[in-house]
Amino acid sequence: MGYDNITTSCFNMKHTIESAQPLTFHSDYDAANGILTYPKEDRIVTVRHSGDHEKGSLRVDRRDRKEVAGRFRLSDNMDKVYAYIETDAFMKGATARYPGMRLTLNDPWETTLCFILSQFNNVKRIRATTKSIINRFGPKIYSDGVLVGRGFPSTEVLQKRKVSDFVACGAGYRARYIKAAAEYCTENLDLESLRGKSYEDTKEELLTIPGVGSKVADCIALMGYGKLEAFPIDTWVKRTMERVYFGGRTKKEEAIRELAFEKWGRMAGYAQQYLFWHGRQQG
DNA sequence: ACCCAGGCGGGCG
DNA sequence: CGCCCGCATGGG
Repeated sequence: MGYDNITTSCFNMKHTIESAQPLTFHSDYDAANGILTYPKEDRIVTVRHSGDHEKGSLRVDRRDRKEVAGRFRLSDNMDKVYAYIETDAFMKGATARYPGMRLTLNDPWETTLCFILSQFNNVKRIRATTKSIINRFGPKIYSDGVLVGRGFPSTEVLQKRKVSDFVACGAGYRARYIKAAAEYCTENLDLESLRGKSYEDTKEELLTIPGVGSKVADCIALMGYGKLEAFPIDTWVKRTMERVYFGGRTKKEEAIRELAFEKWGRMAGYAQQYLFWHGRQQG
């Protein structure tokens, strides 16, 4: 069994894992030892991070090298990203506080399910519910004949379950959205077919999924398809934008979106992740 | 007890 | 259209 070491620069595993992205909800992270595990198709991926955010390395099974490099967007040049988005003091403060926090790139259905669950919910419970769905309905994963975990359940599998099955997982009123979205993505919309489309076209298609509105569609576009111009506006982003850039005045979502596009353009997604996480910690 | 959570869909004016 | 409200449930 061979391992690869992937060298990293400007990569902080802790901030990246913990910042309410799909990995926050379905991976296991041992922060003290820098060990991350998560399911990917028929394997449990294990990543050992050493070093710091400036210079470090990731030790992975050779078979997972591409998956891990893609998942953490290691080919993004963060110096360029920061140069692009640090257009004001607040954003400079945010990037200085969480240097090396990356956006992640995840499977579209996995992302869709996580963010349907995220609506009007808190991080802890989103995680508990996601884990419960995986543990009950995910395909078993074996290594050398030993059960080592479960994978992310497909739309086909979840579409066959009852709404009450998702209630039992703690999904609350979102249970019917999960059922409907799984049905819809099995019968009417192949999420794989959206790859390669523009941000605008991707979002338009995603909005036809039951339980997916503007914010969740932007999260899927950003973290499921890598559309970096997507700018999800949730309660924290709205609150922080109003406080920092609009003198505390209440603004409509469209006005906030316009300013974000002016300030951060094609890197708005990265700006949003820093704005969200920094703003959230500040209260 | 009370408020809030990475919002959405439906109904009303 | 735009606005407003209910929504399941657990954590702080």
